[in-house]
Parts: sequence; structure tokens; C-alpha cells
Amino acid sequence: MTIAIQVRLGKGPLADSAASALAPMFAALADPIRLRLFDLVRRAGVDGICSCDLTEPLDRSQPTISHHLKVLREAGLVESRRDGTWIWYSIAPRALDAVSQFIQR
Amino acid sequence: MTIAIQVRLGKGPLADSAASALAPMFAALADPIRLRLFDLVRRAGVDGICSCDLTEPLDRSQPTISHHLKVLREAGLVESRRDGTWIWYSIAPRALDAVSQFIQR
DNA sequence: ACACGACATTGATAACTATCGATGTATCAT
DNA sequence: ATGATACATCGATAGTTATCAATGTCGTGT
Repeated sequence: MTIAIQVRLGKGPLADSAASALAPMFAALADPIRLRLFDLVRRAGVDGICSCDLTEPLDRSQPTISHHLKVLREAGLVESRRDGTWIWYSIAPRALDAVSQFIQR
Repeated sequence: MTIAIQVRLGKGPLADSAASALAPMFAALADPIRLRLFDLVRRAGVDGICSCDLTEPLDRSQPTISHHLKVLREAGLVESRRDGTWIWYSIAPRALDAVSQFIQR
């Protein structure tokens, strides 16, 4: 199951619908652990990074990291693919497009 | 009382301190009402916009809008200045610099 | 079939947040 | 001083979230 998030930012005042679509992306990055998770995944590039390598450096329990990865995934910021018993995370294409578009005017 | 927020983003992995400084800014934008508030203030330009013109279009009570403006202000995203009984809000200089810096690589 | 490793889900809890009505505070006009 | 207006703060409440221990699920190797 993949999640597609589409946000169209018009020229007029930010519509309620656009704001409601945008807010969850900011919310996904509104936590220090998730910011660092996102950063680690982004640094890993196209190959991605194994979930097993994300738990230890952030000093949180495995379920907690799993929870945060789920939040990032459901916000459309990261993707996961299975490889045997491992799961590899990578940055979703166009992940921050909507956010970036809002930030720059 | 003004609030200064400084975030230095190094080249290495995102440090816990940087993430903790960055997260509140994302949190401030992680709400539809605040996104639209920020958008309205930004559209007002250097003159700013009166708080009284922010309550009605967002369909929330006056205390609620006041609360959200406080969140934006404490995150360093907007500034307020008094003019008689009115209070004018404007975008803080370098408001989104840290956020923008994180977004782009 | 069985045991193990990697990850997800559940359940519980403490902390936080969005919202509003009521009330407080500050400024202006009279 | 008085009243009116603009905004902030308080108190309460319902909803959300970050966290972990315990448990479940899925894939691998034996």
C-alpha cells in the first residue's frame, strides 16, 4: 500500500484544503527524532538505509523508531522496500516538493 | 520581549541539538489554521496585518486565533508591534531560514 | 517443523494541544 | 472616571502523541 499526496498551491490565499494537506507534512517533521531519521535516510541516498541501522543511533526503542518511520511514511516523505528480513528506507521522490513550494513564497 | 532563534546546520548528521531547535518551527506550521495565518501575514508584506483582520476569515474564536499567533511568534516566525489598540503582525526577518536550509539538502 | 532475527502492532500512560467561554488588561474617546 | 474596543490569559475539556514493554508477524536458515 503506497500513499500519494498531492497538494496544489494556487496564487490566492492558502485554501483550507491545501492547508489541511500541508499540515501533516510539517507535523511529520515536527519531532526531533523524526527530523534526524529523515536526515539519516536522506544521507543514505538512493540505496536507502536499513531500519536496523536507525534504531541504535537515535537512542530510542525499536517500537518507537518503527512508529516514527510509519509517521514519515504515511506523510509521504519516505518509502520502504523489503529485502529479506530487512526493510530499507529511502526518501520518497518529490517528498518535500509541497513543503518547499510553500516555504518559498 | 522578543525571541531569538538560532540554528546552525553543520555538514554532518543532524545533531540532537539542531533537531530540537528545528522541530518547534515545523510544529508551528503543523496546523492548518497556523499555516493559513502565516500565509495571510506573509501576504500582508512589510506593513503587516492587524490581528483584528485575522480572526474572521479563519472561522475560529478570538482566543483561539490569539493562541495560534502566540505559537507562531514564539517559534520566531512572526513579529508583532502595537499601534494603539491594534496589534500588527508581520513576518519575522529570516523567519524560515533554518527550515529552508534543512529542506534544501 | 522449528528456532531466530527484523520489524510491526497492541495496550497503557504521561504529556501535550486545539478549542472555547469567561475574564483580565490595555488603549482610546468622551 | 466611564465605556468601548482590541487583544491576552485562564480554566476546562476532548483529542492527539511520544514512549516503552509485551506480543505478534514475516522471512531465513536448519
